[in-house]
Amino acid sequence: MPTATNLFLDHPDSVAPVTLFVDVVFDRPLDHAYTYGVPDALRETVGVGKRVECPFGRGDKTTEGYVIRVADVPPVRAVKNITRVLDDTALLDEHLLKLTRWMADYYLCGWGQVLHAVVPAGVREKAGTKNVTFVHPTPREELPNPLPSVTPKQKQALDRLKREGKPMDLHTLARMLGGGTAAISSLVSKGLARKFVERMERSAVPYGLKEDAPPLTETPLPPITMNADQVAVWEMLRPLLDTGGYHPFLLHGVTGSGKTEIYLRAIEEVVRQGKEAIVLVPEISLTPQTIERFSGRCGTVAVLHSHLTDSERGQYWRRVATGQVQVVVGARSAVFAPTRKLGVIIIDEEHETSFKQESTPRYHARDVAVMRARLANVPIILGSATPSLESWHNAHRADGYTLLSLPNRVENRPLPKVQLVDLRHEPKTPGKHFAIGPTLEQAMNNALKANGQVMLFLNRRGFSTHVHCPSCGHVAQCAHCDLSLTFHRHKSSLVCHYCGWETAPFTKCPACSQVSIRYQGLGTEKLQEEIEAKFPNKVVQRMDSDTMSKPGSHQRVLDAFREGLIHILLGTQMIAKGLDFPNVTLVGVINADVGLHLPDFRAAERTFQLLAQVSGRAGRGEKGGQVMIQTFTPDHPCISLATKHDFISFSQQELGHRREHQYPPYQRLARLIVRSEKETAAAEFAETLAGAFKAAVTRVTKPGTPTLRLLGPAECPVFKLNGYYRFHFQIQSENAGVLHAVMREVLSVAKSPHGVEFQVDVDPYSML
DNA sequence: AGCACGCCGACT
DNA sequence: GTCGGCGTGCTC
Repeated sequence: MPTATNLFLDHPDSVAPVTLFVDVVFDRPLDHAYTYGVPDALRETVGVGKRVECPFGRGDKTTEGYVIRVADVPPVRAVKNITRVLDDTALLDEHLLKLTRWMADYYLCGWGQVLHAVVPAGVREKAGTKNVTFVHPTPREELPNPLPSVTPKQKQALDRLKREGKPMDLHTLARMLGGGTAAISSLVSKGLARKFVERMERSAVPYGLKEDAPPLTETPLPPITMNADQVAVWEMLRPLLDTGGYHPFLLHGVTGSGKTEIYLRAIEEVVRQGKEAIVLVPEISLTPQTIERFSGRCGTVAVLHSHLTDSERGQYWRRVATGQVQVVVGARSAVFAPTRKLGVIIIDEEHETSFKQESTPRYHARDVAVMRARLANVPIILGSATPSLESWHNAHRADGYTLLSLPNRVENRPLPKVQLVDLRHEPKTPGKHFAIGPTLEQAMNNALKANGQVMLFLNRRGFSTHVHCPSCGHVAQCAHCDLSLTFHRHKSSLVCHYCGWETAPFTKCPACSQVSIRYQGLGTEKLQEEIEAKFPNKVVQRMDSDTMSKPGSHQRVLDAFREGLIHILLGTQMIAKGLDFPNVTLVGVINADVGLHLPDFRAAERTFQLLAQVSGRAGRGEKGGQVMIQTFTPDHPCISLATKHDFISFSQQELGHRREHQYPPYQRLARLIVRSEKETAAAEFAETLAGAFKAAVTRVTKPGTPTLRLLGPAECPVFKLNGYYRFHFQIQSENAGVLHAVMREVLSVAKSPHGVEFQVDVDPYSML
């Protein structure tokens, strides 16, 4: 490997001193860039935003990095030279580099890590040198004799490998075992496992999209005539879309108020100016129905959905980068689409938590989008019927978002009547636990008799959510998590909804051998059974992630429902979002209290949002419609106000709570999780960090600086998860800068011992 | 994150 | 004595 020191020995013609230098960042949790020399041969091809190959570390290991700066000023220290330029064209422009830099600073991770997460694999693949290391157990007949001894870690790795039955990717295996690759490498050197490298192949012509396929252009549909509210909103937006410039809008419109029409006009306007639009939607609403709305009116649309292959994603990326696409529609990651002349960003259902990424970099696509709009100097529209309280709060600050309102449904359709059914007073059938009370059952009968369709919402999968022994109290629990298992009757197993662990259902109690095990708690599977029994002549379809795993099944069911082939559709969140079925005259919520009592300060907000979204599915056609919500807590504001579709009162009340208890949006929040498979190791390191936190807090907090609160170390609400014991710290401040200062200081001194790792989450959404 | 260096315990 | 476990610290 040629380096700066021995270069002239290998290549006498390279004696000429290097005069061009690049700063490179790597996909590692390193907080600064590394300077390399550029040999003459690479001077012409190197550039900012391209990847290069560098010798890195003591062993000069060939490592891929991203060039973030090119300069001709010689650095003070000795540098090594880059060995190769991996891209013909820059993967990221100046704007995206600035944006990712901001993300690294804000979300406290390496810039290179952000870049690596932002550039789709299919784009990096194109330069095509990424090899994947696989390991597999040595075939029995070729095993060394005598067998070498193994350490527990190594045994664990080997067992896992044998269970898999086929070669495993080295890093996937290492991650499964929660450690490094050292143990696996030892296995290989002992001859118990074999390693081989394979170049990951991708089909050159991806399924469903030919390289030269014409863009998805369709005959423009005529714009819909807008009502007075829409006109008023549009009149405010249009001039700012014309002039451009950073301007954030919060579009608050009740369900069915025609927000989409506003988005479409904004997109049309921008496309007319020769610019591009990015539309972010939650993954769950990335259905053909949503996509059609956009593609019918807006010309060349690229839809980035989760079923795309890497190379399809890569193709879209390149098409966007070369200006062949005017509109990009996609989930979270579409915020990084490499548009050339961005004109507007739109975020539909802006409150959705799926915009938050739960792995490094733990960014929130809405916040990244706002920053992108600011850097690109373009307007951004956040839309929702139930805005996040963060955005709502922002819209009520002098320097915040401009609020736009659509308080009425289109064509003056009324919002559906919502009726609460108090489950405490519902008549019960002795000896039976029905999910559907008499009141809801009657309403269903009426709706079906009038040829309407019914949607029932229950936010819990499976058959029984709670399996326990009545004599000793033993509860079926996950072996790897502090969570109870859900019984799935269809596949006849007990499943952990968090880590996916499964075990056979037991007929006698594993603790006391008692034989009468109780299966309690209601999931969609059991609900389906009850409906089928109560409505034997009706077609019932369940829609949750268990029944909708095959691609396309989602769409088939929704099409069938629209055509009236299904009378009753029941499901989880999946049926709550953005669907528009005019013939649905009754929407029933089986249990509004699910999720309300979680240890999460956003529980009430989420419940309100969910009820509002679900209710919004009713009465979208001429027949009108009603909503019936079963609940044990009809007086809780998030439930009682949802029945009145009163977001504004709810937000006022909830913001009051948030202010009182010092939660977002009044306070910024950051969370640090310490986890280890060994409980004591996690606890000890948490104690160490507690010292570092206290020191950092005293250092940062000076008289006159904003207040700072430190909570923890404490056990996480779900202490054991995925086999890890977890402790967490939370720090709060009204000032994000102070928060970052403390976290940076802690991170700079924190060195976790073996088997212990920590994760930082800025603006966390999951508090478990 | 990797990876090399170096220290310590279990074997020849 | 030596091999190979795992802890420590650095990477232009």
